[in-house]
Amino acid sequence: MSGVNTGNHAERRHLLIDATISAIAEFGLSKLTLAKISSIAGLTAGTVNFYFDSKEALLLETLNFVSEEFDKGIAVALKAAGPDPDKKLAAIIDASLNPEITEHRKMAVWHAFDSESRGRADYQRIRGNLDKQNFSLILSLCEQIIKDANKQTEINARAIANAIAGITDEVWKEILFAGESYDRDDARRVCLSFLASIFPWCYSMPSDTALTDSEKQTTINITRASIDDIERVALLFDQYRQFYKQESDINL
Amino acid sequence: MSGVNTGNHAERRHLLIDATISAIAEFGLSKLTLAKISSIAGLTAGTVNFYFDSKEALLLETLNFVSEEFDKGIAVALKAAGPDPDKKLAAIIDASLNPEITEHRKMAVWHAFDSESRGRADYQRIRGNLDKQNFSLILSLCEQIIKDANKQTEINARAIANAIAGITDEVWKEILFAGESYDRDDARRVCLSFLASIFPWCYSMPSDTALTDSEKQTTINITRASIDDIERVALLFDQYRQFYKQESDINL
DNA sequence: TATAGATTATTAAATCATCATTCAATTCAT
DNA sequence: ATGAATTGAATGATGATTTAATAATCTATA
Repeated sequence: MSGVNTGNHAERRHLLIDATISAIAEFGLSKLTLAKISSIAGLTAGTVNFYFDSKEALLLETLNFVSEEFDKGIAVALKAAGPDPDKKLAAIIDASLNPEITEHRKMAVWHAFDSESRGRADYQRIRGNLDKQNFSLILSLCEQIIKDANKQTEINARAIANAIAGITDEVWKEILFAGESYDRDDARRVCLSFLASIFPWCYSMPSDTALTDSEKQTTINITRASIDDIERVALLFDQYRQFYKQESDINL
Repeated sequence: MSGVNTGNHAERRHLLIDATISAIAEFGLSKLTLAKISSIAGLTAGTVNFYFDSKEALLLETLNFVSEEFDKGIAVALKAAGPDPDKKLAAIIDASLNPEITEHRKMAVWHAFDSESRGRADYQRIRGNLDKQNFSLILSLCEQIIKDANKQTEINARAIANAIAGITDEVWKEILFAGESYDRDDARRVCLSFLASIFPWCYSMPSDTALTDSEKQTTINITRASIDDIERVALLFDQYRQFYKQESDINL
């Protein structure tokens, strides 16, 4: 059916970008060909050059699309989370596990360009910024949570932010390897357990019924000398948060 | 100087493997050619096929070399650390930042194959095992540390192990992006701060004098619209923080 | 309203470039 | 002189891009 005017230009371009995502996930950047991409899209190789200047241009637009989609996903999640930094942090974790934003196909694209980005200013501009933004965001949330709640115990916000960024990266890598079969609920529980371990005054452990055997086995009780202080502060803080909430309803 | 009998077979092979590592770091897997590799090694393309059956075989041996080197590095560090689980964990962190084991060139190789390993049983066999081994090792150390402490607050070993594996992955990714200029001492301090935050009965915070500017400098400029919310909230919160400070001076 | 262009979309084949691989010739060390 | 090491020039395959041909759809106008 050659020459069929199936849809508009933009739709066709998106079809090809999506096919590129699939092709990268399936074959990797180094084995990627226009023939493979176009065949996934149900087209022929020549057509790709009708919609994109070159293979390189298509790749760049694909990376850009995946990046922006992720960016928007986080922004939406943040907005929905409301003003509390702890809620925002939890929202970021949730977004990191949202199957639409972090489809394994897209994680594959992510990683593929990461590994090529050394010496590629164009790739770096797109990906590097996103990473930095994401980290700064997590860092600033951690700082708020720590500064606001805890005066007595040393907690290094940057170290924790690194760990949180790391744990989400880890999750993405697992998605990359495990593919569709990845157990996102389980991963979510692990992430929330982590937050509960670090910021017990903000988060509680996921419910027991959801805990796996290995989790039960390894979740045991400890007391830090400083934890009591934290709890006292947290209690105090709840009052401020109540107050703050009323204020914010007025102010925001 | 053609035909010079410069060294033995094995040495020449290693020269080429090392050149391959450099070439992958510089150009990425998808732009990798035998011409580039051999030119880095000071040889010509044809020679590569004298030492290796094919380009694929060279790549596989390169991945294998980098993997095994890492594996050995960890093993040596563990042996040197002695029996204590907390010392072992610190040793793993140190090894993860050892510039010989985690040269940026090698991190580039790592990531390059990771992103191609979907659908490549051969790559997966080499890399996948290593990741799993490393994670189980960290997990079992965390479990021991937590059990030994025998205290009162819930800490989920799996979550913490994930965070530690994540933080090292994060560090490696930063090495990948930052290249040689990466500040490993700084990263080490962040990692140890993390351990001190989680397991304060085992680790202490790195000394204040060692804190860098970047650690003291907390917030970085971010440009997304959604960040504005956070900033506004932060401002509002500063007022409560003032109030809180007075209160806490009385109460604590 | 029918229809002759004009425009857009698509293809298959042709072209051109880039490599991996092979090979015959050459050089060096023993 | 023999064999190991190396080269540079074929060889051949692969794959991006171009092109000419064709078909579908749209537009203008008789």
